[in-house]
Amino acid sequence: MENTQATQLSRIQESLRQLLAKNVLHGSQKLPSERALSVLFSTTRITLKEALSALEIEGVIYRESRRGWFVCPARLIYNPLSRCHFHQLVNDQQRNAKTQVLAVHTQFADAQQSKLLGLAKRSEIYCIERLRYVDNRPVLYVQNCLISALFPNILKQDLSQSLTQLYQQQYGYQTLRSRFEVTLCGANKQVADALHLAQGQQVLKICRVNYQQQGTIIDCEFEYWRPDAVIITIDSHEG
Amino acid sequence: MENTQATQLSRIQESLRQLLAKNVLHGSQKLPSERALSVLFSTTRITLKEALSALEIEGVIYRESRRGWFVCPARLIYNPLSRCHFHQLVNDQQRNAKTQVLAVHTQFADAQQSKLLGLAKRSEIYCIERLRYVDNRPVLYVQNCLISALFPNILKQDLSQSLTQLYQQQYGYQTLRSRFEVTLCGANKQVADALHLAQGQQVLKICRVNYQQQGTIIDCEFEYWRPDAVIITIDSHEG
DNA sequence: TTACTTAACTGACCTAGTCCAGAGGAAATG
DNA sequence: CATTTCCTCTGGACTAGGTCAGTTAAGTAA
Repeated sequence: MENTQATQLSRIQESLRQLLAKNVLHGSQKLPSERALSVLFSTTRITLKEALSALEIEGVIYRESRRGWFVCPARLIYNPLSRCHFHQLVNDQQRNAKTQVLAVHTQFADAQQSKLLGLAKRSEIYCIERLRYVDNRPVLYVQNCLISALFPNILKQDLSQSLTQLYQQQYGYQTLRSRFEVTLCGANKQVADALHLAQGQQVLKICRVNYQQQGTIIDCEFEYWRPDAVIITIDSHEG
Repeated sequence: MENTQATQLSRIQESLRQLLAKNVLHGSQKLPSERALSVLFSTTRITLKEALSALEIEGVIYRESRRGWFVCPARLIYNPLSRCHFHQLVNDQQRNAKTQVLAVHTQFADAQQSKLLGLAKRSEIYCIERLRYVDNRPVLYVQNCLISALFPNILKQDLSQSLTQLYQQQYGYQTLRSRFEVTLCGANKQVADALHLAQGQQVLKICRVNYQQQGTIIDCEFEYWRPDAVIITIDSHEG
């Protein structure tokens, strides 16, 4: 704001911001290529890339690996404490939701999983990996880990719907309490590919453990969000 | 993990990781300079910088603007729902806390502030800007905004202590409910300087509104955390 | 002792390119 | 009509430097 001496970088950023202000047409609009922009601003691709990265940090634009740069649509307001499931949450914000089941498998719990689930190492669990879209843009990669003994035949159900709902309707488990951690980390190949990121790009990770009526654990969940796609809100009343 | 073909970047990262593994001496240890490292790995400064940035995203190292790169100490586990104040929180995790009052002033609420506080625009508020340290490292820039009418003479108190405690002991206001938002954004000059970041580097922003017994607003708070310094945890039980 | 100056060192910022691999559409092929 | 092949466009990864502006510590003068 004050004393912003017109460095090349900030000049490019300002120009891009103005360029974006005009193109308010639709979110997810594609920007010109890095090469084209570097010519337009008569600078190097490296410098231009830095300007784009800065705007990415601000949450104004986002990138898709080898696909280009796009204008950020409005963020999803996400309250991890609310019992509201994904599709309802998205619809309530006048957006379009889609869930794709990527993989489903039975495996032995690794260190992190068995710790969160309070299991002995090498206990058998079900893993459900799903990709969630908002307005056709992949924004969330989720892995649900459930203790297989508690959920007979669940892998035969339709897993593209809300799992919370499935737990309650088919098995009578209700989530009454949840604990979670929010961190930033780099995306591994699996997550990066699904979210159209480059490997190592930043994602918002939420590790969550859900407890049922009796205080016993239902499942744990690893959510990997595109950091530009979401705002997390918490209200202590809704806890 | 799988099929990570040895690209230059990943080779540097791996070497640095091993280098870090040896230097477990003390957190906050300084790395050699970018120039020295680029010679050591026989690569360019740009490439090396990218490797460092990737490790920064992973939360392994952090940078201080024009001061160098350092090994990340253990993160602070922070539960924004708990009533626990900063110094206690930090001490409970066997760390050393310090609070520095940067500025205190009376002003008219801007758009964001008056919206959060539920005030008419241009109402008078007090703003308290403070910098919090963990083990002598600045990790949190906080701005508290209070409705001046509710807090007569508060600016004359010792503001380096817990404000929550001050509210309760001097004014009888108790925080019974709080709402907050977690986002990522770029640091402005003020925040960047205080946290030893470069302007535009990423910070974790938490906007919080505190309510007292009767459900009326006590204050709102803007927290800017070094993203590498903290893990946010929430337990719905403690809400 | 205290204040000021200086000089070395640091990351931040910048130029000017090359080569590579994935994405995606168009054309050729079965 | 469906599949595959190919070619173009994209960002990702890399080289090889230079300049600029804060940080810091050592040295110097009051």
